[in-house]
Amino acid sequence: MENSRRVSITAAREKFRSFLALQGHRATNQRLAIFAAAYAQAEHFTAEQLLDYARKIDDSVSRATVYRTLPILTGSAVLREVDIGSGEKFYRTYREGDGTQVAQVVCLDCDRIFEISAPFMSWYGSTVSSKLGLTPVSQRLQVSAHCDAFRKTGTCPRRN
Amino acid sequence: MENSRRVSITAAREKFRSFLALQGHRATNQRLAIFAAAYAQAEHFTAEQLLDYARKIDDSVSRATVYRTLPILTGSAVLREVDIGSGEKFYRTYREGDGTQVAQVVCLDCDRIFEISAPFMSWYGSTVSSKLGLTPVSQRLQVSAHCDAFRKTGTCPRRN
DNA sequence: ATCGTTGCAAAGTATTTGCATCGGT
DNA sequence: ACCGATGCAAATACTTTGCAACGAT
Repeated sequence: MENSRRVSITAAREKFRSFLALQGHRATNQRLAIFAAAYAQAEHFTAEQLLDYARKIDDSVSRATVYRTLPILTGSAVLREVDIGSGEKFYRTYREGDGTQVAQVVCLDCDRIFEISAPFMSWYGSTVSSKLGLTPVSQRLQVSAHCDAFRKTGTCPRRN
Repeated sequence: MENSRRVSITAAREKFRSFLALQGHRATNQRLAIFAAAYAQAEHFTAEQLLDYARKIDDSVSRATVYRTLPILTGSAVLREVDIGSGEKFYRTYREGDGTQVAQVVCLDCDRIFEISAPFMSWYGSTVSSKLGLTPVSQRLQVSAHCDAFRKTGTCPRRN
C-alpha cells in the first residue's frame, strides 16, 4: 500500500519531469518537491500550505518559487485553482471525475470546501454563446452555505 | 428627463438618509456623496472608481470612507458586490429584474462584465441541501469567455 | 558555459485599521 | 457636548518582482 503509492508518485513525478522538458522548463529539485507535495494532498490547500508541505521534502524551497511554480502546475492538469473569493486562492489536485463541471460549496460554519458535480453548467455555456455571442472558456459556480448539523449541535459531522 | 432623473436621485437619497438613521448611522455628506455617485452608475465599478466619482460630488471623500461605506450600501440593497476573482471587487446598483439569480459573464477580450439570468441556480440550491446537508446562503456563477466578434474583426461591438 | 531558475527582500495591489480631529444629532 | 465618522498614513494580507548567485542542460 505504502509502496504502491510511492510507485505511483514516482511515476507521476516522471511525467511531470517530462512535461517540464516539453515546455522548455528545467526540472529543478524545488519544482519536483513542490509537485510531490501538491500531488500528495487529498484536500484543498493554499499557496502557503503548499510551501510548508514542500519544505518538508526539500527545505530550500522558497515562497517565491511556490508562487512561480503554481501556474505551471495549474497549466499541466496537475492542479486546479479554486477561487472562493476569500483573499487567498485554493488549489486541489485533479481527480477522477473532474472532467465534468463541479461547483464549490463553502461551509460558512466550518470553512471547508466541498465539491459536487454541476453538469448543467456546460449546457449553460451554450446559452451564453447564443445570447451574447461569447464563447465560454471556463465556468465557476460557488455556493456559500450554512451547515445544518453545526447549527443544531454546535459541531460539524464532517469535521475530522 | 434630466429633471426627472434629478428628482429620482433626490428621492433615493432621502430613502438612503432614513435608512442610515434606522440603522443608527449618521447621514454625513461623505456617505451621501458616495451613495449619489454609486446610484448614478449604470455599469460595474470598483471601489477606486467610486472614490473618483464621489470626489466629483464632494472632494473631501477619502478612500477609507468609501471602503467603510461600501458594506452599508451592499447591506441596504443599493449595491450588489460582484466578485469575479480578479484581485479587486466590482459593485453594481440593483436593477429591476435583479430579484432572480444572475450569472456574471466576463469577456476576456474587452474585460467587460455582462450579467444574464440563471434561474436554475436557485433550483440547484436545493440539490446542495439534500446532498450535503448545507443550507445555501448565496450563489455565484461566473463564466469567462472570448468575444466571437472581437476574434474576427478585432473590435468588440459592445465596446462603446 | 549558457541562460533559465532560485532565494531573498523589497515592491505591489487591494483593503483595513489606529488615532486625533471633525461634525451630526 | 457626546460619540460616531472622518482623513491620513501606517498596517495588513497575499502575491509579484528585481537582482545577484546558483545549477540543469
